[in-house]
Formats: sequence, C-alpha cells, structure tokens
Amino acid sequence: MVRMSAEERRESVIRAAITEFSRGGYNGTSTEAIAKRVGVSQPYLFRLFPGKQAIFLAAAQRCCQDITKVFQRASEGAEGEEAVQCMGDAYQALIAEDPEKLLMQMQIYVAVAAAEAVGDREFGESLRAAWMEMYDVVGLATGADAGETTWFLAYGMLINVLVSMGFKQDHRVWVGFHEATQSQEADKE
Amino acid sequence: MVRMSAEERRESVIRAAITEFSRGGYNGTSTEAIAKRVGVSQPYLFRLFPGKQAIFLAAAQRCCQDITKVFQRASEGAEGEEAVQCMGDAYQALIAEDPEKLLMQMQIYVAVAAAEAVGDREFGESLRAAWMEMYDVVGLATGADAGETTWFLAYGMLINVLVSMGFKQDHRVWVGFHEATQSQEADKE
DNA sequence: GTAGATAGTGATTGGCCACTAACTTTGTCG
DNA sequence: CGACAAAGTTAGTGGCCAATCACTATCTAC
Repeated sequence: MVRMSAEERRESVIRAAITEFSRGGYNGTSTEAIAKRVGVSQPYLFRLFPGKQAIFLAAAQRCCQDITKVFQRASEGAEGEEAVQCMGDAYQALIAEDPEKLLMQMQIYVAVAAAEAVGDREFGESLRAAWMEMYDVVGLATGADAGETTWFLAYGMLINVLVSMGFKQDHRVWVGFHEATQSQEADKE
Repeated sequence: MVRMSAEERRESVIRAAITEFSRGGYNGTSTEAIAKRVGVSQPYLFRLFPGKQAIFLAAAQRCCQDITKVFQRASEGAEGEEAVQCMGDAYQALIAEDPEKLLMQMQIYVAVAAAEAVGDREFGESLRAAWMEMYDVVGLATGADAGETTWFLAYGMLINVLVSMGFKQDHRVWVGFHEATQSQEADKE
C-alpha cells in the first residue's frame, strides 16, 4: 500500500471515478467500486470528498476540461476550416485511445437532467459552465462562426451516441459519417 | 381502483415507465415509483413483466417506435430536402410537447453502454434494432442519402444533449442551431 | 351459485450502498 | 525519543429496493 498526499489521492480518485462512472453512470456506480479501483478503503473517499455527488462532479469537470484541452491543442495555430479539421482528427484519436471520456460525456448529460428533475440547480449549473468552456474553444477555432461550431458539435454528439450504443466501426450507420468527412474534404479543394 | 386486462395494464406501465425512466435513468428509478404512477402495487409489476430490465426494454422500444412514427408521418408524401424539413419541424414539435421521449433516448444510450460493459449483449442488440428502424425511416425520407441522414440525426442528437443539459431556449448555444436552419433554407432558394 | 380463471394486494426478505464513528498506522520535526 | 498531524482502516447503521410468496377480490360461463 502506497501512501500519498491527500491531493495526490484525490487525483487518483478522479481518474478512477471517470472510468467507473463512464461505465455505470451515477446511480449504477458504487463508491465501493471506485475505492477498489483506487486501491483504498471505501470510507476514505468521504475524507477526500464531501459525498458521492462531489466525486461525480469532480470527475465530470475533469472530463470536460480534458476534452477542451484536446480541442485547444489541436486547433492551436490553425484557423477556420483547417482548425475544424484538426479538431475532428483529434476527437477521433480520443475515441480510439480514451473511449471512456466519451461515455462519461453521455453520463454527464443524463446526470444533469436527473439533478434538474429533482430541483438540484447548482449541479447542472457547474456542468453547463464546464461544457460552455468546450463550446467556446471550438467556437474560437471556427472563427466564432456559431453555425460551424454547432455543426461540429452535432457530429461529435452523434459519434458519442453511436459509440455508446455499441455500433461497431463497420456498421452501416457510420457510412453517412464517412461521406460527410469526404464531402468536407472535397469542399476544401 | 380500476380493473384492467393485463394487456391494458402493461400499456399503462410502459407509459409510466417512460416518464419515470426518462427522469431517473435505469438505476435511478425504482419499480415502486413506476407502480405508484400506474396506480398499482409494486409487486404486481412482476406479474406483468419478468423483471425491471424487461420494463425498461419495453419502454425504450416503445419510445423508439413513437419517434420513428413521428418521422414517418411527417415525411409522408414528401421527398428529399422537403421531407427533411418536415421531419425537423416534427421533431421540434415533439420536443415542445413530449420532452420525456427525448430524455428517454439519452437514457437508452447510456443503458446500452452499461449493459454492454457487463457483457449483456442481447439488451443492446434489441435497442440497436429499434434505433435502426428510426435510422431507416429517416434514410428513406432523405432518398437514401447517407450523408444527409447522418447530418439530420447529428443535429437531432445535439438537440437531445442541449435539452438534457438544461440549456434554456434563449441561451447562446442555440444560436448556431438557428443559423444552421436559416442557411439550410437559404440553400433551397 | 359455484368453479375456474384473471386481476390485484400485503408482508417480507436478502442484499446493496452511502455515509459515520472510532481507532490505527506512518511520517516528520524539535 | 516523543508528540503532533496526516493518511488510512475496520466495523457498523439505517435506508432503499428488486423480487418472492401467500393471500384476496372480481369477473365469466355454465
């Protein structure tokens, strides 16, 4: 058993929480499962965080930040359509190497809806703010073209959904997506 | 207390389940809550359905069918871009009058991911089939243009996400969406 | 009316889970 | 060393929840 500072532990908890919550969702994930993955006793989580929701929130914010950073780095130095292309490539790479971030996104969306349904306003507010950062980074890259930003995010959301639903790469639902990529490339010429 | 045939009761259960599951998701919804909404005792649900998952599955399939029908009716008699326009209008109307169908979609996506994660293959298979019916109806309306079908669904998915996240109608995330609608109308002229 | 089927309930149970309280171990510094 | 703090654990509690069992009420057809 390795001893760590509370701050380092919180870090590992957040990483473990992303993995677990992305699979099971908020209600389908026990704090026990997270603790096991961290390699720490379950009650100790409540020393590091005030409660389960706080763990989810931290994991969700981290996840949004990570994706935001991916877009930020990918679009650095580029502008307009070229930047969009770079971000698209970066997102596809992210799917391949880190699918849990993508699933976590979906979990965030339904968690906000659930929180809102029971009158918990603050939770959703925090996550909308995190999401807006991502939105604005994409917006900046497209040269503040709201239509193009929306287009980009829409395709991203469809990808999230298709991956969540478990459609394999060679399934026909992906065909239209490839066409779109090609036609976008065709536009550039 | 009204007596009903088992078949009628199952119907009410499905409707109630859509409402409850759309808010709380699979794990966040108790069978008790569904039973209360139906106006029936909780154990009786297990006479009508073999288990909780079967209730969710029935609700999910019904939800997909309903949306499929909305697209089918909206696109009847039209073709190509006109049909797409009609379906888009129909979807917006659906959001306004029946937002739970939209939230339920999101719940389906994460439920499939969760089932797949624990090795339950059959559950996801059923729901992918239901989803593909909707895909094909949209595909048919666009004249089997996979790119356009994908484009249409992508915007639909982004709408689902933005609504789930609780962004109000006048929030700036919706701006790009309006622009896209306008530019699509401009394309037609 | 009574027999069989169909619709429905009350009570219960075993398991899980978020969270608490009280205690132990390990590092650090004068 | 000894004392204080920070990291971490074990044991336990109260509440919820899916599912079962045994039972009751109502309808239908002879």
